[in-house]
Amino acid sequence: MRSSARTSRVGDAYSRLKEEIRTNRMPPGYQAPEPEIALRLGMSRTPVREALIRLEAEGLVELVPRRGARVLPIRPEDMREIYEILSALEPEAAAAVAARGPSDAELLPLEDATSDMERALADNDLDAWAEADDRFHMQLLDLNGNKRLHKIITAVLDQVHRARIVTLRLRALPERSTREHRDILECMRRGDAAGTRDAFRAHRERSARELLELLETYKLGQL
Amino acid sequence: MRSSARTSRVGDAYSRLKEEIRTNRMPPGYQAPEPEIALRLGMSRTPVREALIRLEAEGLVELVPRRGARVLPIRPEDMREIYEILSALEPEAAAAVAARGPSDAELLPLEDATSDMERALADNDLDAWAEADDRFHMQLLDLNGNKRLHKIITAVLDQVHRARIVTLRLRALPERSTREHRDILECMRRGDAAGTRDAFRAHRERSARELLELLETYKLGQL
DNA sequence: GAATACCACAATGCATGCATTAAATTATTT
DNA sequence: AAATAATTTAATGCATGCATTGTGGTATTC
Repeated sequence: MRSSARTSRVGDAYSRLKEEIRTNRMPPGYQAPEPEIALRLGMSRTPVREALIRLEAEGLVELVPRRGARVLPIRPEDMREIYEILSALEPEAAAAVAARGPSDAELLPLEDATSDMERALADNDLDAWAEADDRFHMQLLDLNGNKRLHKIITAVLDQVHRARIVTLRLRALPERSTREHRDILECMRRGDAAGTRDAFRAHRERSARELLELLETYKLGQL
Repeated sequence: MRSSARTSRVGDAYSRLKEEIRTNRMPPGYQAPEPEIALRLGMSRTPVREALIRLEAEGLVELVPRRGARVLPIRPEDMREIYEILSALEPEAAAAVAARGPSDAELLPLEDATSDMERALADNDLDAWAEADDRFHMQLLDLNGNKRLHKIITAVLDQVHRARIVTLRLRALPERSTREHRDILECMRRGDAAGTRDAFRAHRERSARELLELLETYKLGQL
């Protein structure tokens, strides 16, 4: 599903819209009728409509009958739901990888992502940090190999991405988070499935708490 | 997403096709071009296409460029993926419900489903048993309340449903499975989150093993 | 001025048309 | 007969047309 059919108009509309939503260029709450989007993308309504249906299925937009497509807001309630799912799935996914005793070569992408996070933190480069963080979680899904799990988690992580763009600069440097990634990686290298699971779960539960606090503190409820 | 807009053609096409797939009247591997489906449903290609896109997003069909829509097969590999997801999500969902100490009134639908399973088993009525089993899992999702989780799990359970239609009569009576549901329910009633989680996980892991064995034994690989 | 009724506008839901192009079929060559 | 080439067929991807219907704005009434 990753940036599909660049050649077809539907695929093009899909990936362009998705990217605009993911990066908050089309922010939560943004709303536009089909003809307007079609005009902007330089195509007819048909492919736009089909792309919007896909995006709706992924939970990124809502198609309101006479008002057009609306980019879904990110309410604390939504984030609670999302983190509940992540907290259940990611630790298991990581534990499964750990359990089969991955080679260092396999773990290299995770190692790279982790050290990139550490470096970005030292450089105070939050964007690089966020990119490396995303990469860590994605690489883990690749290692795990479960395609359906991959699809579910990426969809959910897209949502987290949107929220984080806003919150990333509202809080202290993510030192703890970076350390936790290192911990998880070491557990996996050791082949310690239970440890991996626990470490990952702790990581997710803490980040959920932090995010929710930020959303409340800054009243980003209606985001 | 449950049987949406019965009034619109897309909604109609969606729910009709979905039901045919779920019940294997359109069996795994079944393939048909859009015009044919449109003819059968008595509408133009447009709403059919939109419905198919939704079904594709849910992982029920695949849209092959010049060949039409194909109902996805159920390979053992797919079932492994699916049960991995279920084993991670459902136990947590149930544990969350248990943790908040649900009232008997809340648990009533689960109690009903469970006793219906027990009764159906005694009556040797496999269809009633399967229906009650489905109901148990659905009611649990309602109790849990996480809408995203609900959507994810129902989509996955639809797949399991398709496989079970085939395997239900290939094995001994599901006595063990019925007992496990009772166990899970009792843990929840007791407010025992950890026990609920463990019991549910054991249930899912056992059913995964059984299903996979059946698929192998009967060479239902290409189903 | 507020409330109601009317009207014009516009977005959607669906049908239809059409160019493109893959697949299938037939014809041709060796 | 096998392999290749030519032709036909048909499905898709997209654009467009149109009836329906909700919405906002304007006019009318009290």
